[in-house]
Amino acid sequence: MPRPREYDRQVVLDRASDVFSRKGFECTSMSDLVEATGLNTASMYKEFGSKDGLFEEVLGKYRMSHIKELIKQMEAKPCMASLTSYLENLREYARSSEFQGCLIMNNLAERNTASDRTMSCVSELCSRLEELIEGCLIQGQHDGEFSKEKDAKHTANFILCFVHGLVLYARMEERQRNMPGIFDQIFATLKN
Amino acid sequence: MPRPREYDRQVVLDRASDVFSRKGFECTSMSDLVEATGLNTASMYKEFGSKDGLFEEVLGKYRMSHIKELIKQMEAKPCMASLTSYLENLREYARSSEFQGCLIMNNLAERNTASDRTMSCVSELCSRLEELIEGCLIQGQHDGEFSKEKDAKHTANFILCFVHGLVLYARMEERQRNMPGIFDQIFATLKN
DNA sequence: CTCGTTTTAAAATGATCATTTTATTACAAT
DNA sequence: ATTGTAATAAAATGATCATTTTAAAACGAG
Repeated sequence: MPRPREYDRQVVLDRASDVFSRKGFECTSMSDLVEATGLNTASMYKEFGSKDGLFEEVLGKYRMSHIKELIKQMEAKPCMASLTSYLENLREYARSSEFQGCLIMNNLAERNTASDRTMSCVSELCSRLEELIEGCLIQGQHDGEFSKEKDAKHTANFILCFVHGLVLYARMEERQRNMPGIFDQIFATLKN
Repeated sequence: MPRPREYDRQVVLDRASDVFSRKGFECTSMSDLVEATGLNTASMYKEFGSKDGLFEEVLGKYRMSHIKELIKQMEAKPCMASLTSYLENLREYARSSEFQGCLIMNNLAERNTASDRTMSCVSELCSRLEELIEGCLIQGQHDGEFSKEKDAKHTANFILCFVHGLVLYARMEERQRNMPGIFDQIFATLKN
């Protein structure tokens, strides 16, 4: 009997995700979200409770969406090939003109984080990625594709740190051209 | 004949720098600055014009203050030893509990930057650092301390990217313990 | 048709913040 | 002491924003 809603929850989340990715949490106002999603303020609050709530949901559903497949691959088949293809894809993405980091990294970079919950969510995702990378390296050592002389844990820490760096590095003009050369270095550290 | 000011400009800049470093530009309110510096709002505006103006001045005078000496060393004597001691100091700093990035990197990480002027100031400083690093590497190649097989420019890009990464990486709990292992990796890439 | 429910549309609230203004105070030169 | 100048202190302004409220509109079930 109620009036049917005019919006599609998934579409709203998609569009909100776009805006948050592009502008970050703090710089995205509810007005921006209202404009981008098409639904009105009241419905926004009825549906998601608050700006924080909306962001948390976006973060939960769209975590690292553009590299989701690659993460899955590292999960399903931890090995050097999976890690390499993750990094290769990241290189292509970072080189593209529309690269503006991702929801996760940009949220980490902001000082004003949505909530403690989102912060620990970000932190967990990073830890998880770090573990996946380490898993790939350890398997690589078993397969004889990554030197046993090297410390898998330290190398994984290093790679994650490097991935964080990309976001800030690419934020400056003209830096995206340097991506191939930069990635050559990280690939070199993975060579025997 | 006027009433003498009760504040010391240098002290004010020092304290403002502290607050900005700790909280970032956006999260630092004029109230925070008034509280931290001890002088009042009106004097603040008379002296610096605006929050942006104050920040710009802080950025100009205190650029990378904690590593200023090391930057100078790389400038005065570009060589592998200078680069190494820069990185070693950065490692110790990043490992310390009070590490919260620096004014430059944190400003780069924020989406809400003070002004276009500060943004290009940050960008210039980073380019400058990158050039210094490259200079050290090139000298290292002349001195036979860094392989001529390697690309000095790419390596410098890589190191800067890595340095950016440190700021975000260390923003998560417990990560600072990993610094020694992480730096081992970067030192390894500098070995022949 | 009409009632109940829920969405919309739009204005209102209340908080925070940068910035300005007003009024007062302190000091030094006359 | 008086006066001029500039520094203070504190309240006011105006903007932006998240969030709430109020009122109008849409639709389905009875």
